Amino acid sequence: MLIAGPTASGKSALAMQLADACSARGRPAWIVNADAMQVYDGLRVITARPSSGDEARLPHRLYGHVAPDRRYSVGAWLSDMEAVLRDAEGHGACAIIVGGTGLYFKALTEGLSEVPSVPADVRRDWDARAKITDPVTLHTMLAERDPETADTLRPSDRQRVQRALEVLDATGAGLSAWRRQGRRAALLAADDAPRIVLDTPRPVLHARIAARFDGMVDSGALDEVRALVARRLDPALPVMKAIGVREIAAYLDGEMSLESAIERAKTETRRYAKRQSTWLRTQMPDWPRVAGAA
RNA sequence: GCCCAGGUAGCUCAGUUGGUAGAGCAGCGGACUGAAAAUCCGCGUGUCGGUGGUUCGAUUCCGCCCCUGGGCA
Repeated sequence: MLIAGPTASGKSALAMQLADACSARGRPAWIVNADAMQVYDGLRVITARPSSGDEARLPHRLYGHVAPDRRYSVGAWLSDMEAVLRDAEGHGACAIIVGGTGLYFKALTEGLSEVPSVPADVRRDWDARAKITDPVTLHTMLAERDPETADTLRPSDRQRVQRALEVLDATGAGLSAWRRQGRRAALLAADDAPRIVLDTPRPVLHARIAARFDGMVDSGALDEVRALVARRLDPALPVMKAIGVREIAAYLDGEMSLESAIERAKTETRRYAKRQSTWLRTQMPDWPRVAGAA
């Protein structure tokens, strides 16, 4: 079973209900994470991960299994997912895959091109180069070697332009060539598992986001971020981009009042939920909608 | 009570020598193949506090009133 939906739409609660329904019919239920931030260890509160109580009650997979100083990715998640699905099958368990990362669901159900992974030093190299090179120059460099990919990207989309250059550099071939080669087959075919998108009215979502963030602050979000900041990780790492981390870190540094940090984080969460809704609406239009939290 | 400053978009504010107005943020729509809670693109949503006057025409000028902040009593 696949459950997608924007943040704070009530996915996890629904997943637990479905899990209970599954257990009631005598099959073990596993909750499997499809959220790009909840995979990281150490950010349970700020990423709204299921509580340790919930995680103890039922098997949860792919939650907090990645060290915060690592870079995770769709590809890594697909590989992990492949193992989890095999494992679940072996146990006769029903896997309830729940999360808000549309790209992960898309890769799971539609497959992903086989592109070799880019070595960390190549990435570091381009991080440094991108910092001192203007976007148009980077885009032109890409256009000279992989015009097809360059055509699909705006110079201002620095992250994707950089990624395309990294692949070129690491593999000698462009992203367009790799994508033409075909893709790894989808792990789940259309009729392998029911799939739903939780559809929660925007105003309800906004209210839930605000209440949830206040709850996070009450349940130790500040300490969590303090501990993360103390590790002095590379600010470019994905964990450092979790919503709430930058805002709370700014408060802890005395750059912002707690009140503004909280407001700022809520705003960022609303913007994120909007991007998720757009993805779910336009990229997964055939997934049935189910009314979410009221 | 008197004096001063202000009242323009959801918020903070700019502006119109009289021709019904525009920035940032918020918000809304969109793109999306290994960073996706990322990255990027587009869109102004308005009784210009109210009311009377001057004027072909008032958000703009004048009178009165209301509200907010500061000062003097």
